[in-house]
Amino acid sequence: MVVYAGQGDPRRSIELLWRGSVVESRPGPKPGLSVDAIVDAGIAVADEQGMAFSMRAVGERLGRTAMALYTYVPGKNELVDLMYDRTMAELPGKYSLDDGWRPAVTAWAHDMWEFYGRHPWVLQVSQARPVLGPHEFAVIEALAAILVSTGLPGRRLRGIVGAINYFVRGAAQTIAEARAAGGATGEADEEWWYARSAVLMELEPELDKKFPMLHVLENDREPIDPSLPYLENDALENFRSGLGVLLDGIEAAVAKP
Amino acid sequence: MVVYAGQGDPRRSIELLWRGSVVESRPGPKPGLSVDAIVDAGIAVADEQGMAFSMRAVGERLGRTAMALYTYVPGKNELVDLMYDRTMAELPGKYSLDDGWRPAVTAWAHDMWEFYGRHPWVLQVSQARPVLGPHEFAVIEALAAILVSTGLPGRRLRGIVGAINYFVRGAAQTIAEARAAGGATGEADEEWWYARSAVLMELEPELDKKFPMLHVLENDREPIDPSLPYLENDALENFRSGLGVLLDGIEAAVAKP
DNA sequence: GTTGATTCTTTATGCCGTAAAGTATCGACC
DNA sequence: GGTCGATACTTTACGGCATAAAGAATCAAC
Repeated sequence: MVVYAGQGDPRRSIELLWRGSVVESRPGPKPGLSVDAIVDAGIAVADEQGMAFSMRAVGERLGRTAMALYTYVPGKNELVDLMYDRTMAELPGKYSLDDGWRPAVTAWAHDMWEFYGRHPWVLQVSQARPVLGPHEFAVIEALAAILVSTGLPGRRLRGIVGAINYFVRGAAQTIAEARAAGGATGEADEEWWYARSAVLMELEPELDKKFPMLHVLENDREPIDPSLPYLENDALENFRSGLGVLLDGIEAAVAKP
Repeated sequence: MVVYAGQGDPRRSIELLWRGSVVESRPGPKPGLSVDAIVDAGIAVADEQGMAFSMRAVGERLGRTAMALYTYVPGKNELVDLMYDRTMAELPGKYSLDDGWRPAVTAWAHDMWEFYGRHPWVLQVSQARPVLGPHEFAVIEALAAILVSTGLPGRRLRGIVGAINYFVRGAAQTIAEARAAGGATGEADEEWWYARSAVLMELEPELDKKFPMLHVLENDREPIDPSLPYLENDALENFRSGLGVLLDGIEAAVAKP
């Protein structure tokens, strides 16, 4: 069970995101915390517990109560907005175009893939109402810069940027959720699938006959890397191969006007 | 704020999903509810309130307390599993291949797009740990059946199925979340963007210069349909155009071995 | 008529985000 | 140097959530 945001008060979120922290001499006790420290703690907690982290947990990590955070941050939604943008700072702002756009887009996609693997909770933050923080801008700018080099018009590129983004997010989400579910129950992935399939086969032995085309898809497997869990093999294979198809589509768009 | 599931107890979810309801004569009061009625009520509530619906709300709609539901359903997670599979029954199980695979995939994608529009909470159910219900199987089977007709091997098709699925989900999610956020605050989309942009421009007037490639993407707009809100125009245009790119990629894969 | 299984309600527990009120600490001014 | 008021932080409290536990009402089978 997970919560998502991206819905903080626009003004306050954006001010916190873009305004440099102004330090003045003020009456009262010295601040023991800072927005930055809280955001860092929030990220650490969310990396461990997912988006269902609590304000109490973030406070505890800083040796404070949950309410202490409200001195610095208007609420949990705004904190998530800040955490979201902060993590994006990990990503490169620029990719080399020396070998053309295709390797650059591939690199961007793989960076995103690994990024979502490190911070799966980010996938729960709404895309529709973007936080509009500087680092999020930079990430999309990096992809846009690559794609503009294809010479395609902005009109075409918006759909392409969307498609790449959706694809990477979707692929990452699938594996992130699988990891989270496995981690939560302590079950390895194989066990989970095994338990599920066993019950299914017991209740519906004719499954392969009822869904023959799925059967076709599920066979024809390549030898898998035994050092990785079953699901990671599958996910990575599907990610690479799906991305290849998408890039072929872009190539076709570039080739014909 | 939204909750997602797909993590119910495997055995109990799958039994409920696949086992026909067995009716026996039993002591005790006659059941006033049924699993089916509860699932229907759950869907109705989730369609209105999103995944953050409460067991209380579902019970209330049936004239019962929240706890009454636990007689029929082990918990909220399992209920969501059932709701998820039930809604999928709305979708066609077969698409005509008379005009080839491309119009068929397009039809499948548009059906999914509209389906997610009707039931946006479905997008919050984990894909990684599929519920494995009969109707979910049927939906993927329908897509698989179309794609198998391309003659591509299962190995290639898995990535393609994933890519299409991720893309459609991602595109639908973006617009679903935007609608939800607008509905929650009562703000129309334009207002929301306006408020956000105004603050942003005030704090960072040089935005276009800092992110010039994004600026390129955002201009070059087609005339929009004034009967639709701004965001729906954009989302639908991006969906169609992104899907086209993806299908071009599949076409390329089909053309060369 | 009694027993025991079953449906449903009531009550209670322990989470959550956060509002409100209280306490301690300090800079600025008299 | 003493007071005032702003600030940092804690305590307490509220209404929400899923759901465990216990009790009340209902009915088939003996």
